Amino acid sequence: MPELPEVEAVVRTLRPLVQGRKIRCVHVLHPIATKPQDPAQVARQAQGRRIRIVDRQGKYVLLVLDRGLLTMHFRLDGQLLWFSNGQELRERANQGENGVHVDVALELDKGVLGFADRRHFGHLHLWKSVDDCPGLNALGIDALSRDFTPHCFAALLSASKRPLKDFLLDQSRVAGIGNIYSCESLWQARLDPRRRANTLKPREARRLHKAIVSVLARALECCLHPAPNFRDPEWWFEGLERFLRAYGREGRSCRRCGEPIRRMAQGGRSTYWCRRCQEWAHQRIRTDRVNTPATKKPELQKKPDFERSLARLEEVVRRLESPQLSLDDAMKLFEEGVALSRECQKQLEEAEGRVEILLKRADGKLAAEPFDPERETES
DNA sequence: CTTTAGCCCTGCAAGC
DNA sequence: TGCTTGCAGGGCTAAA
Repeated sequence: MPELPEVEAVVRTLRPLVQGRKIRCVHVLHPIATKPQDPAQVARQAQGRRIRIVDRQGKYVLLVLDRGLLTMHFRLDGQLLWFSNGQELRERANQGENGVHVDVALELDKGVLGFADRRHFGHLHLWKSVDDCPGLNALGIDALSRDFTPHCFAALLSASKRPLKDFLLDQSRVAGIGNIYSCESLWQARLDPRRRANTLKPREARRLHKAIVSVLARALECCLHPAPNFRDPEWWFEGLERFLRAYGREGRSCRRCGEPIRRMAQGGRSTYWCRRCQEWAHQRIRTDRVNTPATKKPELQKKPDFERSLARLEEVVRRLESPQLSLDDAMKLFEEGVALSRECQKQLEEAEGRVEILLKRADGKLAAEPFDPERETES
């Protein structure tokens, strides 16, 4: 289920591998992958072309050729594979039990890029230009682009009566958000997935925008460490389960309030959400009360991020000790390690600062307003 | 114009 | 045990 962060991580890993390379030959091993385009025609037109740019729009991967354009969409579980050469491809691709499933292979002047999707939901297409690809033309504003501002997002919201969940999944409005990250963003913003988009108040729209941007950015970081590995067909994005707060957590307790996460059908898809944090009726009652005491301390919210940083730091240190590490890779790891170390230090200091404030308050005025951890996700 | 239902396809889980 | 059935998933297309 690659969504925008996964596709972005794939594109960033793919770029240095294929950008500037020439397509020697195209093997369409499963013609269904180019449907409804004629596989022979796709192969003929891509052959001999050079890959100028590797890009992403929404969940589409774009290989801009010196003439024409290749698009790939992974849908549910499409993936990319890398083979050293044509011989390795022939030995490993679709060879019975221990073979690797490959739908289309682009044999380059160095290496072979494979596109694979066992379920054949994913597609690879060839177009004369961007304008000829209906899927690309229909895309709305990319959720990772600079143009995705709180202002423009609010305008889009106010133009739709659809439930928030359906709205977020609509690629023609905001491109790149799928089922996982729509659930995560709505959980983070504490908004009811059933609420109609145009009923959000300006501050709620800003909160949702901020949640989307932050959820996608954190997911992208997660997808880049470790980076996608096209050489291993079994490889998949790791650590996402630890990252998820709502999606796929039916029955398990909400990380914010402890209420069991629920699952409901919306537009034929599963929506995971917390009834206590996200239900509109509850929120109205809560905002009516003036001084609702915060139920959870901020340390609890920070903890998973801190632990993740620390775990990653340990991993970086472990890798630095590996003997077969190139100087270049070692420098990159070292830099990442220093940044992580600073981040962890900062979080520790912040936590200490909070403890101090609490102690002073205990000594001083009793009526001091409680620290609201939820304010962190607002404004 | 907007919104919705059905379809594509395979792997896996549940039910018989 | 082995079979059938049903469901999940993203996005396109046709219909409402």
